[in-house]
Amino acid sequence: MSDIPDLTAHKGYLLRMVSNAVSQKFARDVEGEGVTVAEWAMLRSLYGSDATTPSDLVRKMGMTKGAISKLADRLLDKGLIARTGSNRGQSLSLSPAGAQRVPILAALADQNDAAFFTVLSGEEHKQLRDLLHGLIKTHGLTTMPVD
Amino acid sequence: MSDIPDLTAHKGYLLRMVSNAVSQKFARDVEGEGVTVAEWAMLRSLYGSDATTPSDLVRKMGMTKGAISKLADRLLDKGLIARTGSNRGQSLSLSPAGAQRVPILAALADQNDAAFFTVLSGEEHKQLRDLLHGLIKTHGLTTMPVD
DNA sequence: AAAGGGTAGTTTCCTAGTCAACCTCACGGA
DNA sequence: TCCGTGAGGTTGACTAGGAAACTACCCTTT
Repeated sequence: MSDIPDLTAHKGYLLRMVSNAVSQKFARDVEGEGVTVAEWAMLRSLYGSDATTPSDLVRKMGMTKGAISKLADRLLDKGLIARTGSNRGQSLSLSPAGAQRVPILAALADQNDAAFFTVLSGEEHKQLRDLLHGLIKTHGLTTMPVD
Repeated sequence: MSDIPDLTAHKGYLLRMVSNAVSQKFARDVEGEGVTVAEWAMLRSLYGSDATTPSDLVRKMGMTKGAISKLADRLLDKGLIARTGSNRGQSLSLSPAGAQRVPILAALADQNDAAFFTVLSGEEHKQLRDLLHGLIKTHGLTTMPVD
């Protein structure tokens, strides 16, 4: 019988393991602020640029338009964003409450990131970033598929 | 207003981006073999060790027992695993068909991994692996939470 | 002006998870 | 011995996202 190498030999597997750990930890953190990771990503995308259309978000966030539509609904319910103009040519923007929340969440994201990668030396930080940037560039990745 | 750094400055974000790309590509590959990534992970976990209990898989795979239960049902339907003993002290094992499929899927996983990381030099491969292993060790990660 | 096509968004249905309630049974103690 | 506890497993309600059908509207073309 052919030998099946240890599953953990796959870098894809290792990557997924680490990536999921970071994300899950972050998910718990932002949960305390009453938002999900996807919601945070949308808020973050809306920050700093007024008049963003749903289809912009589809491109930026790498989710389907159906998902974006529903996500926007949820944030609307929570009062964190505003929707102006109906159906065609509509645009989404942060509500005051949303705009207030972004810096808090951003700080959480920073902390989370810092805490997780704190064990790396300065050199290692650079290595990791370079490696990831390299892979992103080679494969032409531009979005963050939520999954 | 405080400056919110670029979202992409977070390593957690970069990691997620790369990790998702690898996983999605792999998901498409294994789909051709009629299994999902989670199903493959379970098959792989069953390979080489007979008499694995569902709760073992809960630990190994980092999913809830509910998810494991349903996942096992699906694989059972597909005839890829067998379930012996009912309810308490039950054990799961690969069916002949399942055992046959594992090496094929493992080959796909190898190919996928190789293709994705082919741009890295030998030295970079080592760097990446070391960095990931370091993070895994520091944070005591043992499972692959599916999400 | 009317028709038709294409694009933006919504909705519906499906899948694969979580969570929590529940069932079942092994076993330890009175 | 028999009961109670709690661990192992299943189930049902719920959630988030994808796929595809559907809707609405603008813009072209005639």
